[in-house]
Amino acid sequence: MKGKDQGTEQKILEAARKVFVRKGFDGARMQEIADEAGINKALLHYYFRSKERLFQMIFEQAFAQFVPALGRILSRDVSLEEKVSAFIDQYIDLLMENPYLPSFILAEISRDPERLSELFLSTGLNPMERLATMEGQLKGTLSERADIRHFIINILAMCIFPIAARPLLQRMLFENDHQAFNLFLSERKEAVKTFTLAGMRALTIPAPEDKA
Amino acid sequence: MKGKDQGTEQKILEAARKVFVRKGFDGARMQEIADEAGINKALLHYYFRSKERLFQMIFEQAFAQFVPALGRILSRDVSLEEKVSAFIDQYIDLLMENPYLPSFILAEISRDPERLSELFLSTGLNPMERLATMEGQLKGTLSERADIRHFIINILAMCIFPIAARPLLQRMLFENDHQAFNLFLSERKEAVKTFTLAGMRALTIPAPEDKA
DNA sequence: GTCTATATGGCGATAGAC
DNA sequence: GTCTATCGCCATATAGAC
Repeated sequence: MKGKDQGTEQKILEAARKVFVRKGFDGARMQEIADEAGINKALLHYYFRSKERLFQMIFEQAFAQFVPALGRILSRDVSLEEKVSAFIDQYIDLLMENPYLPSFILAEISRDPERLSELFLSTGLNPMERLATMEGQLKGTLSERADIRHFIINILAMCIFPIAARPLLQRMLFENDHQAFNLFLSERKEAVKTFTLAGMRALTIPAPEDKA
Repeated sequence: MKGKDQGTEQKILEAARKVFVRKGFDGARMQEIADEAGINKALLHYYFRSKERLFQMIFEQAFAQFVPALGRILSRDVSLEEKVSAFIDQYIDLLMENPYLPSFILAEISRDPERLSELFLSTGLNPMERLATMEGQLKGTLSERADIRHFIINILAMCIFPIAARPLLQRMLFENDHQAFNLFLSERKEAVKTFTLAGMRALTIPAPEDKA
């Protein structure tokens, strides 16, 4: 079903994804993408008119993978602690399978934030709606001080940062032992959950009288 | 004392830093650096032989700013909670003044991890030593589950990530209001401290009998 | 040390045969 | 749809006058 007989267009997209995510827009070469796809450079321009347009496809796809995975997990109908727990497990797994994704997204949005405008307009994506679900659960649960946005960013940060900074952390803290770092990341799911839930509970205000 | 009469070399380094940190190695143009420094392109090659060598200077300097600030704060002789507190305050301030630093470092180390090897060799930098200080204070304070490395990475993550992902977060959570996000980052110092210390205390194992 | 002018190569993109 | 050949540009780097 897969393998050699995927259309040329698909082969190009896969190759482009590999190269762009690894090297960034400026570092990527059309020739390298062509080689990776096993086709000729001119075909790239036949299917996608320019490097810029090909990149846009890849970026949108990568972005969709990086961001709204969040929403899907958060809108499931379970308790808040379960949501947090599930999100951490799944998101760290996702990122371990796509180790270059975080630094790619972060670099590209820093260097050309305008891409985001186009993306938000074209997809009509509105993350605030998704957060509303969660917000409902949080109100009256966390104290005033624990702004929901801080809480969300804390979790995202603890999941994403170790992958984005992997080359540095692996070298500084693990004597560049690749396997040891993988083990560490697996442990990390539990560590982040424990840490987060502890912080959460400490900041919890027992719902005032609850029902009264 | 400063202003126009800093040597040409220094002017170049400043200009190069601005451009490289903003655009990355691949995106930077020698012409742009020359313009920024108010000199001619050929002079760049006179002072630094190649783009690669000029970049190395900038990268080392940026890296030194990004990383070992950690060590300086951590080795001060105060309680652990004070260290954590001081670190968060100062590090978030540092990053707010250098907003492009995180995504620059993260992108460059991902795309060419070999740079790190050279850096570690040339500076003889050994971050593990610095951590030893902290480790002493942590042993017997946090439970087994709270591996020190997880703890450190959590704090780094919560400080660095919101700056690195700023364009995204500002748009998604703050309707792209620059000022509102700055305010949020200031609040964030307290939020991260509260969250971290709460998590820390929750994981604290009361030193067994303390003195006995 | 600083400039202008130029060499040299590589890149994105297109023309045109099959 | 896919290829080969090539155009036109721009980037790094160097030569050489002042």
